[in-house]
Amino acid sequence: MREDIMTASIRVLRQDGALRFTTPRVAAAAGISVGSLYQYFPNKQALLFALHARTVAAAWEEVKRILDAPTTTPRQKIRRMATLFFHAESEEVAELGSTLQELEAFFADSPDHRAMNERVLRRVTRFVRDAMPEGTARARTRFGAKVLITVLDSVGRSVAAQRLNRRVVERWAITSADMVADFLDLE
Amino acid sequence: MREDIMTASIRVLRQDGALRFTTPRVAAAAGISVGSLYQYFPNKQALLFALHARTVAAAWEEVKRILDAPTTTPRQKIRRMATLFFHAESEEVAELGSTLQELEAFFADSPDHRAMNERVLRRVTRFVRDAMPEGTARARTRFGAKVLITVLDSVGRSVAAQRLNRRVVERWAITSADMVADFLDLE
Amino acid sequence: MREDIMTASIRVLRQDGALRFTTPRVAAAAGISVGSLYQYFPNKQALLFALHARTVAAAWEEVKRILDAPTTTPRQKIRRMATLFFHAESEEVAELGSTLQELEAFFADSPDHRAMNERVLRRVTRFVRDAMPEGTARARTRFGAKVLITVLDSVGRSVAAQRLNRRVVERWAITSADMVADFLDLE
Amino acid sequence: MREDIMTASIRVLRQDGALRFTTPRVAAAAGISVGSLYQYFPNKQALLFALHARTVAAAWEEVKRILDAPTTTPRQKIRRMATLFFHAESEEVAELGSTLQELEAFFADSPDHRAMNERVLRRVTRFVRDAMPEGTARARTRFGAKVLITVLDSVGRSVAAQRLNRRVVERWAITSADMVADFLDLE
DNA sequence: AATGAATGAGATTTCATTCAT
DNA sequence: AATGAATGAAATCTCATTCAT
Repeated sequence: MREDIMTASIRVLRQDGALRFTTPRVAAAAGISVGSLYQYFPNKQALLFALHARTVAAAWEEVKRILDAPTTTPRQKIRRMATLFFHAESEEVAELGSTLQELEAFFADSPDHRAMNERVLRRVTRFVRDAMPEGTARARTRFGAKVLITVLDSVGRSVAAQRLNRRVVERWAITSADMVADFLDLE
Repeated sequence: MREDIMTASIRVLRQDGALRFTTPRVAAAAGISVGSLYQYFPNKQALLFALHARTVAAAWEEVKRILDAPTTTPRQKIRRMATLFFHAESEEVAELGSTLQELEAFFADSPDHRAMNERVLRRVTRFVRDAMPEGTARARTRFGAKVLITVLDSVGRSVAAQRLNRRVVERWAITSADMVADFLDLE
Repeated sequence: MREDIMTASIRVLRQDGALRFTTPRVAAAAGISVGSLYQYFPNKQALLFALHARTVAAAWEEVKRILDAPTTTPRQKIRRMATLFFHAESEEVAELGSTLQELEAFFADSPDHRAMNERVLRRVTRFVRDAMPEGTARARTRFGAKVLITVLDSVGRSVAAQRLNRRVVERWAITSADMVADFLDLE
Repeated sequence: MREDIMTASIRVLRQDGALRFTTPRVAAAAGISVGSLYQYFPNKQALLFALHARTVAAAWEEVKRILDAPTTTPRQKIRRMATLFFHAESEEVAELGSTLQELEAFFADSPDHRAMNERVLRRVTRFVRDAMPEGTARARTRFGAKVLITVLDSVGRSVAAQRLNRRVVERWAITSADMVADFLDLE
C-alpha cells in the first residue's frame, strides 16, 4: 500500500507538477481517501522523504551492479551509469524536480541520507582509483569521483527536464560519459 | 518601479526562501501595497517570469562580453564563463531555486524564452566553431555548444545548492571549464 | 472490559491530556482495537459519560463513608471531605479537565446525573441539618448543603489546576473546610 | 474590527459552546470570512488570549474601582466584588469555560498574565491587610487575599455555569462574600 | 495610481466512526 | 467478538487576487 501510494505520487508529480503535488491529489490518484494516506505516511514530508529514499536506493543498487561487473572497461561502466542516470532521471527523479530538490536541503541533514551519500561516494572513489593510471593523488581521486557523480546527476536532471526522445537522451548520456571519462584519463 | 519590485523579490527569495515568496511579502519588501504590485505585474507568475528573464538577460550580457573579448584564449573564456555561472548561480538563481526552476517548464513555451535561448545558443555555437580545429562538422559544433552551456549551467546550479565556500566553488568552476574545453578539443 | 477501557482512559487523560484523548489512543492504551472499543461504548461521549459517572459515584461512596462515620465531629467530617475533594480533584477530575467539565453541561440534562446529584444533596443536607444548632430553618439547611458542596468542589478544582504540592493543597483543603464549617455555625 | 470579532467570539462561545468554537464559526458570526479573521488575529490561540486578557483587564478595572471607593466598609466591598464576579462570570468568562480554562495553563506562563495576577494579588492583599484587625501576620494576609480571590472566582464560575436567575445568583454572591468576610474576621 | 481590507478556494492534518473480514 | 484499514467531514491556516475608496 505504501508502495501504491508512492507509485501514485510519482504519477501525480509527472502529470500535475510539483506545485500541485498535494495530499488530496495523491490520495485520489492512489484511489484512496486522504485519511488513508495519512495512515501510511504521518505527513507529506515523510512521503517525499520516502520517495526520495526509494529513488536513491534503487539507483544505488544499479550503480553497484554496474561497478561490480567484471568484464566491462571503466569507460563502459561510466557509459552505463550515464545511461542509467539520464533515463532514470527522466522517469523518476525529474518529476520530483523542485519539490524534492527543495527538500534536499532538509534531507541533507538526515543521517540516513548522509550515510548513503558517503557510501556511494566511497564506492565510486574506489572505482576511480582502480581505473585511473597508477600514482594519481589520493585527493584527486575523491574529487574526481565527486565530479563524476555530480556531472552525471545534474546534467542528467537537466536533460531529463527537456523531455527529449530516447535517442537524443542516449546521445547526451554517451557524450557526457565520455567527457568525464576523458577528464579522468581513462582509456 | 518594476525594477524596484524585482529587486525586492530577489531579496525576499534570498531571505525568506521560495516557499515564503508571497505577494504580500514582496510588496512589503518593496515598500508598496499588494494592490500596487498588481498594477505592475498582472499576477505572480508574470513577476517570476520577469525575474527569470532578467536573470537570463543579465547572464547573456556577461556571456557576450566574455566571448567578445579580443585577447583571451577560448579556454580562458570558458573558464570565465564557468566562474560567472558558478558564482552567479550561488548568488541569484540558487535563491530562486525551485520556484523558478519549476516554472522553467512553463517558460519553455514562451516565444521570448525560446528566442533568448536560441540567441545564446547561436552565439556560443559561433564561439565554438571559431575555437575548434578547422573542419569540425557543423552539427558537432552546435551540439558542443549545447553541452558547454548545459554543463556549466546545471553543474553550476548543483554546486551552488551546496553552499560551499568561494575557493571550493572556484575549483569546481575551473575543473568543469577545463573538462568541457578538453571535450571540445580546445587548447 | 468496560472497566479496563475506563482505566485506560484515565491513563490517557493523565498522560496525554484532554486534547489527545482520542478513541484510537484509548483503544491502544487498553490493548484492544478501536473496533472493540466501539463494542463496549457506542461513542466517545458515552465513554466520557461513564467516566464521569464512575468518578462521581466513587466520590459519593467516599462521602457516604465519611458522613456515616459515628465518632467524628461535623467539622472533622467536612475537613475529611475537603481533603478528599482537593486531592481527588488533583488526581482524577483535573486530568479530565475541560473535556469532562465541558460535558457536564450535557450531563446536567441526564436523569441519572440529576438523580445522583439529588441523592448527594439530600445526604449532605441531612448531615448539615443534624450538625447545625436546633431550629435552623429548613431552607437554610438545604442551601447550606449546596454551599458546602459547591465550595469544596469548585475551589478544589481550581486549586488542583494549579498543581501545587501536597502540603499546600492540604492547607487549602483545611482552610476551605473551616471556612465553610464556620459559615455553617458548626463548632 | 478586532472588537467586532471578539464580540462575535463571545456570542459563539455562549451559543455553540467551547467545543464548537471554531474559526469558521467565529468568522461567520462576525459576518466576515475566515481569511479576514486571520488578518486581525494571527491564530486561534491569539484570539482566545485576547479574549482572556480583555476579560481580566475589565474585571481588574472594576475591582480597583470597588476597592478604592472611600466610604464603603470592607464587607461591602467584598459583596460588591462578589456581585461583580458572579454576574460577570455568568456573562463572559463562563462561556469561555473550558476552552479558556484549558488555555489558562498556557497563559499562566505568559509574563503579561503573571504580571496582571501579581498586580491583582498585591492590591487585594493591601485591602485585606488594611481591613483585618491590627497585628495579623503578614503571610496570613497574602494567603487570605488568595482565598478571597479564589473563592469568588471559582465559586462564581461554578454558579454561573448553572445559569440560575439573577435573584438566586445574587443570593449566592452575598452568601459567598459574607462567608469569606467572616473567614477574614472583618466586621 | 495607490491602497490594503476582504475574500474564499484550497492545503495540511486529525479523528470519530464504520464495516468487511 | 474482534480487528483495524478506510473514510471523509471538519479544523486550522495561507495566500493570490480583487475592488471600493
